[in-house]
Amino acid sequence: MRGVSSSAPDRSFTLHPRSTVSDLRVRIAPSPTGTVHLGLCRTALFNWAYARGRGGTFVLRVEDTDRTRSTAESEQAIHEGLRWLGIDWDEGPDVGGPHVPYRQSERIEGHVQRAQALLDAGLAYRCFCTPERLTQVREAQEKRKETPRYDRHCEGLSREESDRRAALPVAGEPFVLRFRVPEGATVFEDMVRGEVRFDHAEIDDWIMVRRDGTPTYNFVVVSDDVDMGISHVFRGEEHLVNTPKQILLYEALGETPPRFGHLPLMLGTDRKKLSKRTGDTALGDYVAKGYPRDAVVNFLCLQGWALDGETDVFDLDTFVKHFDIVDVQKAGAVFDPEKFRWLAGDTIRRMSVPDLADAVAPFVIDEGLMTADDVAARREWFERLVAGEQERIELFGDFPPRVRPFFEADDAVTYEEKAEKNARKHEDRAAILADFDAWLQGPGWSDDVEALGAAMKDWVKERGIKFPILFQPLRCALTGMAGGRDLADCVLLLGPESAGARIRAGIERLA
RNA sequence: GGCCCUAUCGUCUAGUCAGGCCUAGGACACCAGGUUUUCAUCCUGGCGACGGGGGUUCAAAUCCCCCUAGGGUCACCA
Repeated sequence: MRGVSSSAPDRSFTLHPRSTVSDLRVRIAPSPTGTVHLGLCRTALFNWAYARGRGGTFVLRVEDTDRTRSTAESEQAIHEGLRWLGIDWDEGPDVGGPHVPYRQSERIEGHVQRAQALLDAGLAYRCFCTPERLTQVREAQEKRKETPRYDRHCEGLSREESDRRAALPVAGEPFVLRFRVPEGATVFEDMVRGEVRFDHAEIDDWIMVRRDGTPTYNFVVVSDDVDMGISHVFRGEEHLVNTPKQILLYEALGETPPRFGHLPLMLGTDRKKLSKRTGDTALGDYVAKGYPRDAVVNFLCLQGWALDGETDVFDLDTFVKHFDIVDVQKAGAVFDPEKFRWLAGDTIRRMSVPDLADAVAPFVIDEGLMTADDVAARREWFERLVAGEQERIELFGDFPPRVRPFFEADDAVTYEEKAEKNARKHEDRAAILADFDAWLQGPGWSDDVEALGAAMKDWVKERGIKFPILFQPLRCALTGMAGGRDLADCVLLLGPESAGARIRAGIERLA
């Protein structure tokens, strides 16, 4: 039993033939206002995976009824964001489908008709109360420490009286349409929370259609979900309290409510609903910083769900294969940026070098280090540059600043303080560097990293000195950085001329 | 404040439905070692939790009740 409500006097009429759609249909219904929130991404992922994992249909419907806040750009961003995550939809504003249109603003007529039918059936009523009166009532209730609630002033109006006032004079008295909430209670089985119960006494006779004739959210969602044959509704916990209103509406419409599942909220470090207050909430922010897609998906999946409790790293296919709504956590999940970053780094470490090179190239180009043509022309060199950084970066965006030394002019290298400090630890560094340079420019040179690296070590050993005595000043001269990739690799990346020039500059600098 | 939801390491979580296999497992972070030319990676080890109180039971992280704490929601927004 999904939705039960006791004492339903007259609920037998049907506006539309009872839906016979028994197949699995889930949807995501975002409002195109602003950026693509991570919470939306996770909800989309869970809905999508649920459908994909059991041969259901996944629908994208755009809830753009708030015309003043909705924008086409935002809708576009949602499409792009979801696709970026690897989510596709079988029906939607851009791909069409049997229940077209998929943009809520284009469906208003149907909703209004449905509302009218409810009015005719006596399951809704006109309310002529002015906003001023409503405010007064609410203030009085608050003064008496009562829960603010509509006092049902217009609930008892006869149909004749209601019709008369609506029709006359001239344009008629303005009104809203309210849903008549029956006595009793609504109990339903939430797929993640179990049995949830709401007493109808707690529910207002809520507004279905505004003064201006436009239907409100709770009415529109249900109306659309009915039209589209949605069988399962998985959404954020903030919607839990809307559920009884919606179930009552399904019943008034003579429809079977879908099954509901309310996902735990994603929380910020302040333990409140994730908001810009405590960090980035927009998918775009993470994309821009270079979080790999797989890491974003993986991390989002981990917010409220676990594969087996042991495995943290898995891909989308695995998620789809194993995801079930009943396994999701009930408690809110605090967003942990550290783990997110780690996951991103781990994902990068598992990429192939060519793939990583492709992923990182736009960031390099963006920073003006190379042009797209450069990257193509020097592909082999670029991949070597990338390979050396693979285990040192966590985000694609970390790459450009780390390889900057390889793009600077030889006399314009930026020296880190710590690098210089390391370089100055040894008295005879200048002489050693000079010797090394001479050797490198002559017999020591090799185009093979392994060979060159081995030869460099041998060179040090032959002199009976410790590795750092050569390598620290050398690293400082070559890159100006205290840490970093293999030095033979650095030498090869720079080439003999540049490496030599930097070593000589380093000798002078350190003198 | 009313209503609703929730409660395992600092964080994400496994275990809870079908009580014993849990002296509670994994991951991030942190700390200590090891590998390494540096940094990073990697490896090893450590730290670290069943919110509190009552029950039920031979036995409770697991079932029940109360308390406490946190969150959500109370729009002619969605």
